[in-house]
Amino acid sequence: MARPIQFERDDVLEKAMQAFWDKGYNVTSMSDLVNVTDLRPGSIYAAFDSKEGLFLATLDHYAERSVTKIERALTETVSPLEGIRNFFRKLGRETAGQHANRSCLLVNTVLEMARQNETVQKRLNRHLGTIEALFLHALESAQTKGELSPNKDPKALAAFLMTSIWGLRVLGGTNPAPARTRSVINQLLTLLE
Amino acid sequence: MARPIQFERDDVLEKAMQAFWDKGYNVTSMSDLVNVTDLRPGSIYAAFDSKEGLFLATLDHYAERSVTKIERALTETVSPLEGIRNFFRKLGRETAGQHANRSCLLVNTVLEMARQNETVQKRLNRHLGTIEALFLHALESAQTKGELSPNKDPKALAAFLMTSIWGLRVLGGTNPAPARTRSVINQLLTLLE
DNA sequence: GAAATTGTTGAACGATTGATCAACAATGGT
DNA sequence: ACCATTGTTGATCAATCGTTCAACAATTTC
Repeated sequence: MARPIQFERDDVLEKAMQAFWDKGYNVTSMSDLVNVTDLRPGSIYAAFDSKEGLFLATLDHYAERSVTKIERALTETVSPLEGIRNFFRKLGRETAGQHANRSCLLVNTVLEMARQNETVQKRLNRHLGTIEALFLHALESAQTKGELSPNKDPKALAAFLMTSIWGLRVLGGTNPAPARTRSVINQLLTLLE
Repeated sequence: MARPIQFERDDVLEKAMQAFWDKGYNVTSMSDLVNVTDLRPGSIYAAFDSKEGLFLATLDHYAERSVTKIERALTETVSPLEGIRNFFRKLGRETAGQHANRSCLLVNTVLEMARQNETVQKRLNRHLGTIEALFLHALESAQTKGELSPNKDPKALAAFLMTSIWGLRVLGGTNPAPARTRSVINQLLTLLE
């Protein structure tokens, strides 16, 4: 062995994530990252290879956090359908809250980088797929429990819900009135009935 | 009078638009813009003040194009509701086509810049509002003609459709299978029934 | 406690960024 | 024909970008 690493990896990832989330990949400079993480360039490069490497690690960190949050929202109630409604109501409140306007790091990245960076695109699709699977599972178990009509297609609905989340994230970027966000959510939730 | 301007403003805007659309605001450099427009920096700054000024002019140009396209799609048929379905089917085909993956300049910009640049945010909201008004008008006239149930709320539906467009644009960024896009569109269109 | 190994530091690298400007070109007015 | 005015050009600006690296620090092994 030799000199041990001095920083907490998760701590650094959390701080870098906030920076990327705030400003996007391109606008966040290494000097920004040095400031927020309190690491020197050399340490960052030793640990993450490059700015892109740090960003990919950050994406993973964000996805982990998100999956946990969504899983919790979906299983807070006994009813899977109510869980989904729960999730969207929370999302609506976030969109209107003080930290509004931040959209979602994954969605931001789809539009900012995915087209130009295959590595990022693949990583994103993996994470988004994981999240979609959570909704699919909830929809299927809703159907099993008889909450969701048997003639509905859970896969199609899961894809639709994902698209709706993305749309709501963009909506958040337009600084909408809370009532507007609620209205949109009410509309899309009627598809589950 | 003095020396006349040598370039076609619309031609320059179209070329700059393609550049910004391809790569986003931040990644598109002045040197990129000099290359695609075939103007020298001085001419660009004389005509548009700054990179941001050129971008704002580009947004206006894009919005103009979009409004025309959407207006045409919505009025291609006698039935306003069929016009809306028309629009979404076209959007679905674009998402899968060769120029797919480009999303929409306005949507890209919402997530890339709006939060950090109030001027851009306001301009965007104006353009998006114009587009939403087109859908609202189509929905209202559908209701007048009896195509849309009187107990539906055109304003709520218009907001929902806008959010759906945005979601579909993000979906496009994930390089989806055409069937997936079609499925999502079918789902969201059922809200008009 | 010396050697080997790995982490940390901060200055520095060349490249590129958005923007400026003096010199020059082209027009209309007189 | 000359002047006033405005457009164009291309070199150039300081600032910042992502990245590297030699010097130094901290740890384990023997």
